[in-house]
Amino acid sequence: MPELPEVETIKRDLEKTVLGKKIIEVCVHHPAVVREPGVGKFKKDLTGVTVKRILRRAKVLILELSSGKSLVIHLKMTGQLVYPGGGSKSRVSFYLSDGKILDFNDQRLFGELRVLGDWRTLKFIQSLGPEPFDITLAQFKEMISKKRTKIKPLLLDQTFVSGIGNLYAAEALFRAKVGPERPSQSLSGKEKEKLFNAIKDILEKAIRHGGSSVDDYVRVSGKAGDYARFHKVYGRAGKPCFLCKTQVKRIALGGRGTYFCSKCQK
DNA sequence: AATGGGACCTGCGCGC
DNA sequence: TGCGCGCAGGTCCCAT
Repeated sequence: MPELPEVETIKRDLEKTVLGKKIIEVCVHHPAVVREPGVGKFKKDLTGVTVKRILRRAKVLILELSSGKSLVIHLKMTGQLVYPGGGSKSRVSFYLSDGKILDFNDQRLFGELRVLGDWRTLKFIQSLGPEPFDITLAQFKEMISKKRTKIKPLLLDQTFVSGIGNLYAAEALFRAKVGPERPSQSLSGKEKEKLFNAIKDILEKAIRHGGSSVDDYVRVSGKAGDYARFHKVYGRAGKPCFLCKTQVKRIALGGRGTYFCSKCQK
């Protein structure tokens, strides 16, 4: 589900709602989402601890706890954190010291909850490439030049650059007017620059608007994010391009739906 | 090294 | 109304 802007939005929402609160009790309604340690230890590790700090790495949320351990959450496709919760869709419920509940919902059960002594040791986190905000244009250009893969799947490769998902990859390529199947190293200097700026602008603006609510994503309050109204190509197959009126295309690339305008994006 | 396919799951919307 | 199919924002694993 959520990409960098959505996870950042949830992080900020959590800072306003659950930061500093104590977890009184944890109820695991569906054990599949608890990946580490076992359910029993997971509940024990979380009971009676306070949420001290909330971090985000790419699409991963990290709640640092007073015990020194961390609750690491990957929402994957359909994960949600909702407060105040208590809903019937909850997979895991966190009962907090304010008498309210933080729900972890996840229709498809791809989500992953872990309690770790040190979140930095998680293999997935160690494998992450830099976030777009953490590199310079010169670095981005150099990174891209070394790759021969199609540019769109490359943007989705979290070990290359982290935080971008299917939706924002499509939007950034449209803004940069670059076709999704272009070999990465074929991009001109100007195109790399436009793409880099497009990625950062779009991610920033999406954060300002609380993310894109398509399908399942909601903010911690349960309300929708507001960025979907700015989408130019994502989910618009068959509809006219806002720039040239050509029908937006959808192709499959690396198994993912890929939306683009074949006239505007070369 | 890179790419493609399938897997993990559930539920929605569509066409027939 | 009901059924089957394709689709879904993420990531991993295997085969080629």
